[in-house]
Amino acid sequence: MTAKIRAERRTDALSKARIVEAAIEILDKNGEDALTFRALAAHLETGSGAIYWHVADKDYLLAAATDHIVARVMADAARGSSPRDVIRAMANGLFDAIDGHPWVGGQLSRNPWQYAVLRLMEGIGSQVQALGVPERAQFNVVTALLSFMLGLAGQYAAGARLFPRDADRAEVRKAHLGAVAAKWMELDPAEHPFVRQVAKVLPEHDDREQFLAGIDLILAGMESIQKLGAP
Amino acid sequence: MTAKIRAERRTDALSKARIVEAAIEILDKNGEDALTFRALAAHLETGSGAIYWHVADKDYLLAAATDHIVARVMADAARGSSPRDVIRAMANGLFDAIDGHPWVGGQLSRNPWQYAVLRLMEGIGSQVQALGVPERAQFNVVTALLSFMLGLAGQYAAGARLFPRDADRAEVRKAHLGAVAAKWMELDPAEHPFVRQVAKVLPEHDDREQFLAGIDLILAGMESIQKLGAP
DNA sequence: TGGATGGTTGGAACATTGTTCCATCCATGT
DNA sequence: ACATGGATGGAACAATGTTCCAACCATCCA
Repeated sequence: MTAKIRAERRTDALSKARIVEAAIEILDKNGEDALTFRALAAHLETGSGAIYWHVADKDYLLAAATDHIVARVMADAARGSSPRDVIRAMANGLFDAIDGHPWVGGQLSRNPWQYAVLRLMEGIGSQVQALGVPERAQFNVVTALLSFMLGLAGQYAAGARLFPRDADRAEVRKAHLGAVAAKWMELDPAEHPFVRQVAKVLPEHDDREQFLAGIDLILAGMESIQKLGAP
Repeated sequence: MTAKIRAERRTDALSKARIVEAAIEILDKNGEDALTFRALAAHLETGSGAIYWHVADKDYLLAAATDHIVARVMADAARGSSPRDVIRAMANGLFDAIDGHPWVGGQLSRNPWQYAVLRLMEGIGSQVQALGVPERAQFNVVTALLSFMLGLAGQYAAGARLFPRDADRAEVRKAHLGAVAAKWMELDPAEHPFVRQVAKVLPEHDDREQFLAGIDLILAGMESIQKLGAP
């Protein structure tokens, strides 16, 4: 065993990058709650103390993991033609990322001061600038887009937290939404008419479409305000 | 001591309502992290086990506390003239609630399936219906408004988590935003032009104005889409 | 009226977590 | 060869949510 450890030392040297990578593996495979320093230490065949030499604390680790994912999304989305397309590509990419790594949604919405969020803000901001929005309105428009994204990210993450890692997520998800809808249908029709109406559509609705519809809505509002202010 | 307890029994009988009330007191006075079952038990002069007789677990307790606050907001906001005004009143009320009880923001954004969120959805939904939005578009519009609200709620809550309960919040907040802005200004101008531009406005900006601006933006988008589809 | 009953209570005990501490290791430079 | 200090592994600590259980006491029945 000691020999094995010795042999591994060279190739297995601990590092922030390797730790973040392992954390992402655990998060992806077993969900948000599964990431503990003990599980991480076991996965890396070391002790928890050693991890703290490279990583300040759990918050930092989660922020680093999240940034790792978001950075790729933003880089890919940057290759678009019009500013509108880039924004929609970023939204699409973010959706894919959260779909593939549900914990990213929770982490993004929980901690808005982390670097990953700053990345999103810069990416969205530069495109909003390119759209010719007057400077004093840019902040509000970007915040609206960003908050909407983070808000929905949190919601999807909460949904995913309920059934962590299943083979046929689509099926499980639909069953779950069906159960929620059924519960909503039991509410008093006089007190909750709208929710009951939504319940009918809930199990069939497409998350991605909903996400992009929200983005388009905000962009449309932005344009209508621009037209209003221009002439 | 035993006599005292006996005497108190009658007036002090434990109940879900009294527990929720005490939880809100602790959350308001000492912040999100301060609510533990031990602190709660001490505050109620009982043991943690007794609390579990009335309350399933901490999630349930937090959801109940949140709903207690949100219910009042929605009831107050319902007294408005036009649907637009009601929506803005709800947003304003929600902002006040989060401003006064920052933990509400965190709780709302963390758990979208709790009853408080359903309340918000019903409240917003009925007004959107009243605005004459076509039924198949209602779901997306309401989700957009709701997600934006929850997203920004989470952000404000995260901000408040950094300085839990201070006498002059306004001062502390400004100092904190100033520190964030200063950090942002240190970023590479080539890589983060937009963030650096925002940093200049950050410490002075008005949260409430920003919140309502987002609502108006989405409402404007909704109207422009309506006009587009109608004629 | 007195004893049984079962809804409540209080607090000890447990499992799990993030984090700290420290004895030990080993590649490097002298 | 040997001292040094960056890295490591794992034990120990403090805090938390939750469970468990002995004791309590108002109520109901005999």
